[in-house]
Amino acid sequence: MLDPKLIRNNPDAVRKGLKNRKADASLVDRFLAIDEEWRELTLEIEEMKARRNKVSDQIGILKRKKEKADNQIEEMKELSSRVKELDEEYAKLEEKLKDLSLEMPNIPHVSVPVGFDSRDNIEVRSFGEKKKFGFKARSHDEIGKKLGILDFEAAAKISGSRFVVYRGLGAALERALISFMLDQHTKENGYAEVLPPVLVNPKSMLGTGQLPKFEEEMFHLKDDGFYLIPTAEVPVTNLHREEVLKVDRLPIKYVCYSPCFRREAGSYGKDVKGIIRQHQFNKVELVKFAEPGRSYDELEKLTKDAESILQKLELPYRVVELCSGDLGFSSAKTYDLEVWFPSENQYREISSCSNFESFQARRAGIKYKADPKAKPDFLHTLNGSGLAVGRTFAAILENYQLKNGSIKVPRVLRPYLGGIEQI
RNA sequence: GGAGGGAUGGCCGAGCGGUUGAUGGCACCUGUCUUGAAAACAGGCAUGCGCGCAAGCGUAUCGGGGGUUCGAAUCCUCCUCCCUCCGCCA
Repeated sequence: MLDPKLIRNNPDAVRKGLKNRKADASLVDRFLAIDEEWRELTLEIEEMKARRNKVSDQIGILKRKKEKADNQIEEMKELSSRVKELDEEYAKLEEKLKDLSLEMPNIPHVSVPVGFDSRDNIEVRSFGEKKKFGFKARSHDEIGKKLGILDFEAAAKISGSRFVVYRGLGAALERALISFMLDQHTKENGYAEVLPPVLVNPKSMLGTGQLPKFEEEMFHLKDDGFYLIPTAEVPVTNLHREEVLKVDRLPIKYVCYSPCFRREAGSYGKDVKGIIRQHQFNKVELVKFAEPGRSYDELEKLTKDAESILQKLELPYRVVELCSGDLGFSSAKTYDLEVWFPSENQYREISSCSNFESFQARRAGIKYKADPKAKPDFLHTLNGSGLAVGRTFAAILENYQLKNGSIKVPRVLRPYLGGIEQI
């Protein structure tokens, strides 16, 4: 949610921001029209309520003196019924304003390059050598099937498409990756580990921006009202919903492993092979709550924390800054980490690190106090994958494959796999 | 699933249907005292929204919605959440 005052006082900047991210800039004008109507009505209605409160006090005073207040009561009857009518109109306007506010995406930070789609993203830096194989690099799903560690047929039988069963050392490798990532982030990078529910209520989904716009992208348990989380960002950010945090607690840094669930509606035919795009996948997520003045520093650090995993795994990757047109709904600025996939001869997203500024905080009511006397103000939230585990698994299979079809275990993972060096 | 109890400000906790945005305590802030601190004492201390250059004014908020009433933190009702007991159960 954007600051309504920003829309009122600086509509051109908001329009421009929306346009740059390919959103409907007329949202601003619809908002302003209703906002003005709403403010006029506010004035009128509050005047009437002021009168009502005054007369009500008079009645109280008269009653206590055991005097008659028939005239006042008569006026109150009339006033109250008129207030009630106006209140209904007022509630409708407020509802409309709220709906519009919730549908408006965040606007890009000034530093974000203006562009149309992913082709306009900018490579910021890269790491590692793209390995040359003396043979044709096989795809991760081919390797996984051959080694018997990825079983798509079994998954299709028990669930359907876009699911996978990890078997044997595959299951162990996935588990090793999760443990390694959590250890790195808790012990080296200073994050506190949490393990929250993966079923959340609609309010949580609204708080981080998945609802109301992206309902169809999530699994929904209609009988109970729960949603399956598409990312741990949801429960972890909502950990502090409706709270005012003391500034000396900031930045708060959480790391969270969770399974993630996505319907992937509208991505038919896209990434159907392998485990790149699944309905259920594992992810280790980093979430930060930061002071507004420091959030962009925190974004840089968070991105580097996510990168530390790829570096330790010695996987070649690059960091890409998303252009305005490629930005996600809630984000003001995003860096994607893209890991190298030899079989495809291309980089693929494995982490997305974003600063949401106060967009989510406003929706979720997360504030901080700059000092004990200060008024509470919205803080900034950030998050990034650290990393998508399934995609890391796939990247390891591809980058660590050997000619004979087996794979070398990355050095840092060996302690997590009983010291074995090959799968 | 069944039976009962509860939800009030950052926290604890009081609150006859009418000067209650709400007593009191803790925490916090300012001052006095002190070399400094503690203690003691005095004062201050909720948030959102609208209007206003501002001082400020108005309005709303006692888990959420609806109702009764001239008037609701207080009465009724539905919902949510928490607690206790029973049942079931990883």
